[in-house]
Amino acid sequence: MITDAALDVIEHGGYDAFTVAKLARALGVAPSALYNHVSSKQDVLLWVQEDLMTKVDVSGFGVEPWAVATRRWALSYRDVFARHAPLVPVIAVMPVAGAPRTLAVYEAVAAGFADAGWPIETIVPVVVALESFIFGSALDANAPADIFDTADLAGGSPVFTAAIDAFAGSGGDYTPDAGFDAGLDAMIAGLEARLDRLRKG
Amino acid sequence: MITDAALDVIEHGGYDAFTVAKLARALGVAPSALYNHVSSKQDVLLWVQEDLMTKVDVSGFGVEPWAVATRRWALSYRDVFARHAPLVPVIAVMPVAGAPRTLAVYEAVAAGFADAGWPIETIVPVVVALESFIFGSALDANAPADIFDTADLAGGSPVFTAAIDAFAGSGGDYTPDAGFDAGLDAMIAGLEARLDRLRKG
DNA sequence: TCGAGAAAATGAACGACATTCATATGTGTC
DNA sequence: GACACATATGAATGTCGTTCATTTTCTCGA
Repeated sequence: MITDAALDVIEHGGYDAFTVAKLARALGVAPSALYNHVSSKQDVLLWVQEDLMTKVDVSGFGVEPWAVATRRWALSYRDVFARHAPLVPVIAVMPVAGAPRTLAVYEAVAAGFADAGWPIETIVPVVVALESFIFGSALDANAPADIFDTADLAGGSPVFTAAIDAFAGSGGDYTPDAGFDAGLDAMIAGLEARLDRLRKG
Repeated sequence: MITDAALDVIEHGGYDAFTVAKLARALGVAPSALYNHVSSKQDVLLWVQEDLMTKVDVSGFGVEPWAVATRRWALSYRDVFARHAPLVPVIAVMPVAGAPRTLAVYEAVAAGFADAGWPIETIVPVVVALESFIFGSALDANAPADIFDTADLAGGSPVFTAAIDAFAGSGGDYTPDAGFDAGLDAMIAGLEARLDRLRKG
């Protein structure tokens, strides 16, 4: 209920608009009344984050090959939090205790990894690595299209400027998706090579 | 000058303590006087970010093999911003125009990549991919040691809980470094495989 | 049906914060 | 000596999250 109203406010005006006063108004209530149900604004943000976790797609694990399931998970994970970038720094350091839906996602992922042959003690660091990449990419997805305009400093950075031009020329404007795709391909390829070695060793 | 004072305040009390009033006091000046030199607090944060960029190690590019130089760059990049996590969401979307030191880092990196044989149009997405991973890892580095305590929900997540235990058992407490190392190894391995293919094709 | 007690709502107030503004003070130049 | 300019200042503003004493509403057992 409160979580739904919070999501409404956020979707309507972004995180800048997500203020206690606005949330209260969306609920038809005075701001102070909120504190009978919530101990802080931060609390509400955690509820929102938990809610978003249900939109992360773990359906591939256990049914598709590891690389396919992992790619699907990573794509949906990034898409969800690219639209909620201000939550990323919160999630990245949030304990899973008291976050059952987040934990459920981790369980599905861990089970999928174990099924695929990852030794149990390797799962946590590998998942953390993928998550770090996903979080960083979710932030990057909000970069403006002109983030790499070198402008008047172009003369001092010939190679980089050429790289920007070549990239833009080959595919139009800058879109962060190219970076995400390149990174996801590389990381999954690197991890799969390691998994192959582990299976044989 | 202002930048130095800002870094002092931040290093002393963290980003919560970095307030206009504190910054002014550190400079021996009234808060309002600051606005004769600065157009907003955000401005100062950008200066700080620029300053931090000089601590990123690009010395390997052009002299060491690509993988070695890239690893050194990534390690120092993450270390710098792990201690300045609140800046990460700012950097991730900050245009390089007007940030000469940031641009200088990009130039060194791009030149190193080009030297190593990366086709010019592939450089931007690959650098973005690595950066995304680095930013995410910098955030993750600030996670509390008990972030993966499943606590009373352990029964519902047997595989993940086992993975946590196995990981903790094999190396003591949770440290984000394991995730960073795993991801960096995988990504560099994946990228190097692609580079080999590009060189031959 | 009544009344006690819990739960929920309210407006006023607080303290922290970034920022603005009218005003003052100093500094160097013609 | 006067003028322009940069810089400093305290008071004031508006926004925000949060607290609190008080009142209203709801629930439920006698």
